[in-house]
Amino acid sequence: MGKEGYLGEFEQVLLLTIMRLDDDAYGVRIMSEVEERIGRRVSRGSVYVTLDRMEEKGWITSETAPAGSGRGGRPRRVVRVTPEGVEALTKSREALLTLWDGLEHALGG
Amino acid sequence: MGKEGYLGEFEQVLLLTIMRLDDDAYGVRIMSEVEERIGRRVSRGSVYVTLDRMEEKGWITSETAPAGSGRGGRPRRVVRVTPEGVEALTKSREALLTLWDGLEHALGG
DNA sequence: GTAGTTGTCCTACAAAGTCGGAATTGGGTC
DNA sequence: GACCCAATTCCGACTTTGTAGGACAACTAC
Repeated sequence: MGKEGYLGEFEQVLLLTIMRLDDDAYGVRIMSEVEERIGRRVSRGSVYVTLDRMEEKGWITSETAPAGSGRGGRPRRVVRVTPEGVEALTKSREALLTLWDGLEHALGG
Repeated sequence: MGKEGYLGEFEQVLLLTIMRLDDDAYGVRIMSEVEERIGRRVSRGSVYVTLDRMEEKGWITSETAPAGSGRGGRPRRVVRVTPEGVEALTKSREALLTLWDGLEHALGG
């Protein structure tokens, strides 16, 4: 999407979830956190490709962490939201807040 | 997108703008209202195509209104958000509010 | 009728979202 | 150290959304 680069619907969900998880933000964990927090079922694939795309766009960075404590598992790719990502999130939030203004009643708010 | 049917980013912007414009919600008017309200430039095409798709999905309905008062112009297609549309909007808002909860500070809120 | 205005529609393409199987990595067990 | 198992990421194929602007239609006023 044009140079502007608005946050996609799902991208926003992931970005917000990543911020919340902080040091613990990696693929499958993000996936289950989304499900638990807003009751939305997402597939592994959608999470990973979206992560890839957001990294390309510079909204997140990632680094490999040496696998979790418990049993096996391949190394985790832990991600983190960049300042650009936070900015996109902030703008998106402001726009939404502006659009909702005055309509809260109709939207059950 | 599966049966669930989450609101796309742009769909949400349009739906909210349509609610605000009420009886005055038709293509070009919606376009300029979005631009004025959140400073986002959108093309005619994206508005109309998105309107078509949302009507197919039952989030809005439309009816033809016999052209505006003053000068010329072809008849307007005035749209209105359906209860299903309002519901989708409400759910989306709730999810976002939940995801933002506790992160407001980081998001300039 | 010819021109100017307002508004919608169409076509084509780019970007985002979705899914589940396949492959990879490391721990445990004997 | 050969196997099996759990945890995670990666891959490929496809559907839905988002974007853009030219073409076209309807109405007013001369």
